[in-house]
Amino acid sequence: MRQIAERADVSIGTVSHVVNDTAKVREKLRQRVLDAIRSLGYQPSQLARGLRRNQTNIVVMIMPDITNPFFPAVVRGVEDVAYKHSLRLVLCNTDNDPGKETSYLNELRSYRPAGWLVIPAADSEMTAQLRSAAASGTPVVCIDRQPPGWKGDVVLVANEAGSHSATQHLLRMGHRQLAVITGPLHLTNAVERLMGFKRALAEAKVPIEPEYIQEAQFNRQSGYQAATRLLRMLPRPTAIFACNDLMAMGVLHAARELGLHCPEDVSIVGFDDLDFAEFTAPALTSVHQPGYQLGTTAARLLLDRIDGSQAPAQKITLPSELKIRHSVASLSPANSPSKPKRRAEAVALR
Amino acid sequence: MRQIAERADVSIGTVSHVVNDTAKVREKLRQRVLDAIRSLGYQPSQLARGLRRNQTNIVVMIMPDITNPFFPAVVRGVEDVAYKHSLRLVLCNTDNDPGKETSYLNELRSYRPAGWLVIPAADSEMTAQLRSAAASGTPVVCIDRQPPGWKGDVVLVANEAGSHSATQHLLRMGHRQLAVITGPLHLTNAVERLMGFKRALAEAKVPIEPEYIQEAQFNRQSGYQAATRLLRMLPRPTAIFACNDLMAMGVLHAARELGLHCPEDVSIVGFDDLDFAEFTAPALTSVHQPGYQLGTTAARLLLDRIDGSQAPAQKITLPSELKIRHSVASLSPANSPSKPKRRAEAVALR
DNA sequence: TTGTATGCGTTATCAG
DNA sequence: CTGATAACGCATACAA
Repeated sequence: MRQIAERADVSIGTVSHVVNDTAKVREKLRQRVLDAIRSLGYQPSQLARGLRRNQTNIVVMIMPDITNPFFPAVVRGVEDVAYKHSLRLVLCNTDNDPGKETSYLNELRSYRPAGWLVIPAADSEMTAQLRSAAASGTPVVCIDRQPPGWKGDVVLVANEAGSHSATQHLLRMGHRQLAVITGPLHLTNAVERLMGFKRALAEAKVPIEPEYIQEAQFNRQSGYQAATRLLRMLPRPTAIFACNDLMAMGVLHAARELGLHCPEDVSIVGFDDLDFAEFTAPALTSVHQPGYQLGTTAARLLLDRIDGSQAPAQKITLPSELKIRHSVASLSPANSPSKPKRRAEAVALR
Repeated sequence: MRQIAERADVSIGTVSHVVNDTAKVREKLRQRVLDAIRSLGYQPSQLARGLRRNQTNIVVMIMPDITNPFFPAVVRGVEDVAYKHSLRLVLCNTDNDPGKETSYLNELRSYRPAGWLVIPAADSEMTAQLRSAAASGTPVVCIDRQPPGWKGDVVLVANEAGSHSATQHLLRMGHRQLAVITGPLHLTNAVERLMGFKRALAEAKVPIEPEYIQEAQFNRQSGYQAATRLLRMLPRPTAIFACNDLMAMGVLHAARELGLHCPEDVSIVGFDDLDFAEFTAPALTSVHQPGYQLGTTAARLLLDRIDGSQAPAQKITLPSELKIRHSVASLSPANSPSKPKRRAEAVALR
């Protein structure tokens, strides 16, 4: 900076003024400074700037696991709007481990990020942490899950509604022995999806078999295990609602291993509608979640806060939508006309 | 820091010494300082520290697109070893756009990152940028692709060999009309995969039909388009080698749309072996790439450099491996016994 | 409109 | 071993 000041024959303060447009500078000087900046390839030190301003252009995103195929789209959405507003993204994987979450939160505070975006591991202690982060002046918006007691901004997906319509679909197709594989029930989205399931059953006056409710971890492995338990029960459920697609993969796997065919022997519905859902065998009926949009929405909300918005805390819920494909069979005679069609498509799939 | 110095009744310099273990401090004082730190919940300012040391604990990872399902595992690998060594990861998506790449590179330099990890968009101009970054003292390791003229550290996957074995497999199964859908040929990994394909054909003295070589963009959409072109040609290729799984999905899609069955009408081999490859219809034969390991290896290499290793530039190539599943049919009578088996499994898949 | 000077929170040098 | 103190590169209040 001193160099460019010398070169443009102005003071160092003036340089700062033209860089930040923080005071009117005579056009002539301005040009000299700009030229010097270009010719020296000057880049302001974000470190010094951040230290002085007590705020950087970093946005920290804390999430469970980028390896879960639902999250990359969310991240991408965030990154795209962040980039446009010249914010930079630092990424943290917590594995739903509150310890790692806290550790990231504490350590990265000292980078004075412009804001936090978090898909919480949903520890209640966490809420306090987040609150204190928010209290310290740095905005926080939660994504996908609402931590217990969190009163700040949050953008969610219509979990309950999506789950409800998935279950309704199963009921409409004549299923009565419905099982569900939930996510970890300390996560709000897992609870909501279970509630949608229960509500649909209650409305249809179909009893719920407690054993048919299995809790798993939103990953394929645990979905596989839960499905194996479920598929060995007597009577065997005719349909399984897996609360995310990864677990639905596990169900598919388990069914195959037990020599059961989907959808003839067991129907499956997933949640997420990951990219590959239409390419599984059979193509998976699933509740679509707008991942990318989740990211952009959250990022925009955060941007508003960074820009000083004092609006009351927002709670935005994005719609979900059931995508009907071929993993659900019709059991009721009334619907049987649809069966040949499904068959034909299943063949085409191969 | 001043607060904790006062509280522990030592100088501010001493505090720094105990925090960084940069000088012997009398145990008694040390404890007083540590206590004060704990009770005040002190976190050193990474900004000030970075400014002073001219180096932060940030590692910047620049990559094409986190949304491409091959990359999350790589990122995760990186993040895991980075986290263990208390380095933090900032993530950049370039969409293979050299402009965005350059922009990230320039802007983030001023954060004085400890190192760079880049999956290059493979612009040659980029190489210069990277070299200059490296020259400025910050280590750089390239991942997955070797930019033209890059002489620094790089960790790759055995693309040529993987591709070669995939093609050999096709040949062994009796295919002679082989088509290939390559990635963008300005990327070294795309070129290498094509070379493995060509070498296998040459070795088997099978002629290469120029039209059967289609260049696409490593995404589903372009794979779909290329496959559509391919499958309309006469004679129609009996097998298509898609140079990544995303494009293989596109091929599957195109085939289905044209009323062709895989593998009866057209065999398909992919590359990457993404998680869902075994759940597609039919399960996709694909060349496995160790994504997570790619990340950890690169990160460890970078760590060594950060720790001052002056070893000559490394070029590490991780092995790939063909995973045979059900998307390739046997055309040669000699192999026909395998056919019923495949059929049976295909049925089980549904 | 422009220049000067202070301090942001650390580390590191150098006396003591 | 410990304490002053000078940078690090910048933004900003204030003076000119």
